Amino acid sequence: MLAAAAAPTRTIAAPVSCRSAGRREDGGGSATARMPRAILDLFRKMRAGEFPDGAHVLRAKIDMASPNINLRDPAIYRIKHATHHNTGDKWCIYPMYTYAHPIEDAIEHITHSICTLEFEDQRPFYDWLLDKLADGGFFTRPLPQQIEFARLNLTYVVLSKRKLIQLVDEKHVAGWDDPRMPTLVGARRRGYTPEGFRRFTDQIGVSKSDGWIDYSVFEACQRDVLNDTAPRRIAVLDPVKLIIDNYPEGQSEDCFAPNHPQQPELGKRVIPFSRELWIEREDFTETPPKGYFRLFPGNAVRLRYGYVVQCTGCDRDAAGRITAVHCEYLPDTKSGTPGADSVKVKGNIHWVSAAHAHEAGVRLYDRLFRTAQPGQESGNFLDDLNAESVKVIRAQLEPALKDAAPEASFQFERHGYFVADHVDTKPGAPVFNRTVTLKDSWVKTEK
RNA sequence: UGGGGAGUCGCCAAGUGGUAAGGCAUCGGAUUUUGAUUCCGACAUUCGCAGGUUCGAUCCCUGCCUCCCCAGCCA
Repeated sequence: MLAAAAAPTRTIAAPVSCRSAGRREDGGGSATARMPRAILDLFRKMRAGEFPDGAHVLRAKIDMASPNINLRDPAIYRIKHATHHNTGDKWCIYPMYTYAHPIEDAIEHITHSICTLEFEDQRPFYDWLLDKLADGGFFTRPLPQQIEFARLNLTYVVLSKRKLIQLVDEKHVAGWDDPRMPTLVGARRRGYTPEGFRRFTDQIGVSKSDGWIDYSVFEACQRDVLNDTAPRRIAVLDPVKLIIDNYPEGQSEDCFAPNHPQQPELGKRVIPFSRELWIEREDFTETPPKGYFRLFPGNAVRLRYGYVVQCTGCDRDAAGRITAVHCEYLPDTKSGTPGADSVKVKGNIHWVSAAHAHEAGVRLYDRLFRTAQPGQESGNFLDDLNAESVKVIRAQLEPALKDAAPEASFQFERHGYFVADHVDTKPGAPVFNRTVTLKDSWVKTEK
């Protein structure tokens, strides 16, 4: 790139160099008096490393009276005694990005060079440079065109490289592939799908007004895709025992659950049922709030894909914590049998047979930041880190989940979408990452 | 201050002279063995503000207001 860029400088109307002390406002005048040959000679000495950093700079002569400062004889090469990965220490000048960029675009036959809004007032220089180089025969028209659009700002997310590096370096996250990171490797471990990203980009559009896309738009896109593609499975994330007192000890039977309620062609899987099950702690309460239709003493619910049970009470330990919930099942109500609908219930909770469950690690991820625009208030985005952006738990899974393949996504019914982590999952010992929760209108009515 | 941009529903975003698409969110209601999904319905007499042109303006003109970016030998 350096070599390619060096040649064209000779064609610029009158490239000039000036003393390091001179800024744009006062540096142009003396240089116009210099002869091109003298300037070329000086430039070669700059390149050869005969001057210290900052001693000279090569500037393009354009228009010192321009209201656009980028046209006031901008610097295009400066001296830097840096070791280059290709040229080593032989070449001591480096082009400015604003100078190199249009040339690179032209060399690569770029037609539309898309960039962000902050480069808008750089465009006149971009056009000026390529126009000069085309006049000099280095490039043919039509020339590349720089077109600016707003960058993507996503609420609750930081995307700047500087900030991402800081998150990793200062170990606020586990690494570049931490599932909370908005990186390709992070998104992949999180279980976000490529199709979900495509849907997202289709929906947010492209414009020149800089705004903030709400993270819920992104989540909705991921849910859309996962809802169609992810097989359903049962996982109890916060287990408490449910004991069916009138079900024989030691007995078990098979229940059948569809892999996808909207796609029966995907078949069913077997889920073992027995006397002692794991259910979610939050699916039972002794003091039900208004509208609560899960387990509470006297109430009946369906054990999804199994029987209807009636709650009889619970056990507590010395500290008052519930250790087990008790119920009795209605033998004729098994899902899939003629009597299944003989008893109507509103509630429907999931469960896993304690004797058949597979315990596994699950990471519940949430937004990395707790404010929509991290750092907006305090000026330091780290102040807005969400302390609860990850919760590592042990969950009780249905047997079919034991052999989940790395990167396989599932919907854990009533919870959300989860993916088998491709780094930590071992054969027969999956570890799951929560991609995104299901929508939950109950948490809203609760408040 | 000078220069460069942007202002259409809570958040994005079409429309650019003929009387305001769509998505997310929200709120109703139906279906549902996921308080999910799906489905139906509601959701800007109004397009930053004020004038003007026009039969008619979000769109054209004038003025104003607000917000963002630049003023590195950074990218």
